[in-house]
Amino acid sequence: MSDDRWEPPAILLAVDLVILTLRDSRLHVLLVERGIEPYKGAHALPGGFLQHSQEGLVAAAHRELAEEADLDVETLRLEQLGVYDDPDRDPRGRVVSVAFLAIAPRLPEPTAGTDAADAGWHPTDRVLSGDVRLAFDHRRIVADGIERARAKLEHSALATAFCGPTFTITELQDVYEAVWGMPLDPRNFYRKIKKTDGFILPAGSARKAATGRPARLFRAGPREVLYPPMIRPVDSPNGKEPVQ
Amino acid sequence: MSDDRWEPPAILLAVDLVILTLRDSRLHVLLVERGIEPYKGAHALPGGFLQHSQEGLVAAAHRELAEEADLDVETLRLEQLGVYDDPDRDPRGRVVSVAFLAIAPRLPEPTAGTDAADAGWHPTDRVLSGDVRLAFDHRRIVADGIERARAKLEHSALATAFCGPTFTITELQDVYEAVWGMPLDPRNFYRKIKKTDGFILPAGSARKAATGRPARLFRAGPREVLYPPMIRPVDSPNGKEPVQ
DNA sequence: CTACTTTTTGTCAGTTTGACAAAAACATAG
DNA sequence: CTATGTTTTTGTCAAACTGACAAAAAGTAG
Repeated sequence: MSDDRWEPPAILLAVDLVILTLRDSRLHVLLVERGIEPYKGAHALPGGFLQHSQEGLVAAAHRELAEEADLDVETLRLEQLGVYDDPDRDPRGRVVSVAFLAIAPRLPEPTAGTDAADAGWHPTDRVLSGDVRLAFDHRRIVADGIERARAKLEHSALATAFCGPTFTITELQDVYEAVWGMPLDPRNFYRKIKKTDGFILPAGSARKAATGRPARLFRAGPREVLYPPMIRPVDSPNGKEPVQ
Repeated sequence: MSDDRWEPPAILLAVDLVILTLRDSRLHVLLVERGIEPYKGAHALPGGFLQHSQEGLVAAAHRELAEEADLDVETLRLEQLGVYDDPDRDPRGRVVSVAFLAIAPRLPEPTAGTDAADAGWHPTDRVLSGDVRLAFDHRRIVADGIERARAKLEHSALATAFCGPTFTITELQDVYEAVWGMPLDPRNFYRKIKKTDGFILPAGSARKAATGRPARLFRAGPREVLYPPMIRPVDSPNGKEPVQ
């Protein structure tokens, strides 16, 4: 590391949070309405600067979430999503932001906190389509977060994190369909899930909806890494086309 | 974001680089010997602080690599590995480091640069085993980098990045075996590779080693994302054991 | 009891996998 | 030139997995 005599550059470190949840079978992301400049009035991801030099990034993320959305997220497992460091991403100066991703079961409607004029859930497709405009490079961050969630659904038991403590296989399928944005065959899905070892555990049979055969209940199994993985059907397996 | 009246915390931003390559069928990582305190004399990843507030992280990474290891890495594609922000990771103060990962074909022996007393390739297993001690939390970063490389081998054409512009299927297999740390069946590997669409393209038949049947030559195909993926055999598919 | 809905269990052909054998294409030694 | 050794490449075969689809099971509503 190079550190002779040298002035520490004035760089601000921030965190941004992509909190995803499912509401009536659609993927939603938590957004706040900015109460201050820049981008005052625009939607943005919850987040903010580190408060003091000893504050950890994860701690800052939790603090901002509590401040801005009044969400108690002790249980939320935040996963590092990436660092966003384009020098021009924030008009106030050089702001390097570390983005975190979290997945949650149906969360309550958040209430506005101190900084943010309003906080609420927004369908991700309206964000990705540009229908809902986001401040800074937050749309990119949301896109990266969704892609990460999609990929994690293939190899980890993340999907159960979208569900409550107990759930049916159909509910689990709803998660996959919402996040992947494609329909799946219930019968093949059922078979695949049940034979993926340690993914789900029986949690007593129970009834569910008003109509149809009552579904069995399950809870998350011990397996974090899925084997075999749940491979996404090939909508477009890749950017590039098959060759030769 | 919260920014009333408030003093920007004194946080130093740094980059660290995990550069992996293959030398005689073993995975190696680039390390420098630290010329200054702290950890003077110890091995460490190349890296360092941002030079000025407008310098991009990737730019800083390339600069440090040139400075410390004299490696021309214009062609190296750096991938973000993660952020390391434990408040105690650096005795000089709060240093948040962004780690980058790069994979390269057999690189030349690097020469020591200005800051580092020495730079060279070290077998990753000697680092992971603790046989080679690293400064800061760099052993952890190396471990994360290797795990990322292992995972990427499954779903991306990364393996070809370890090879030269043209290579044989056996050479490609050597990459998988070295990174995954397990032997693979040559016949099944051959079949799998050839039917993974767009992974490799023929590049003229040619001879190779002194002995045995001459191998065909291939070059990297257009496909970045592998479909179907190259799934790792289950050595231990997961931390937790199969249940029920 | 009948109609309807949703969950769960099957079926079946095609594909992929893992383990293994054999042929092909050289180099080298005698 | 022939035999031997080595490595690459092409096969084989049973087991497992996948995708598409049918049918049974278990409820509710009328």
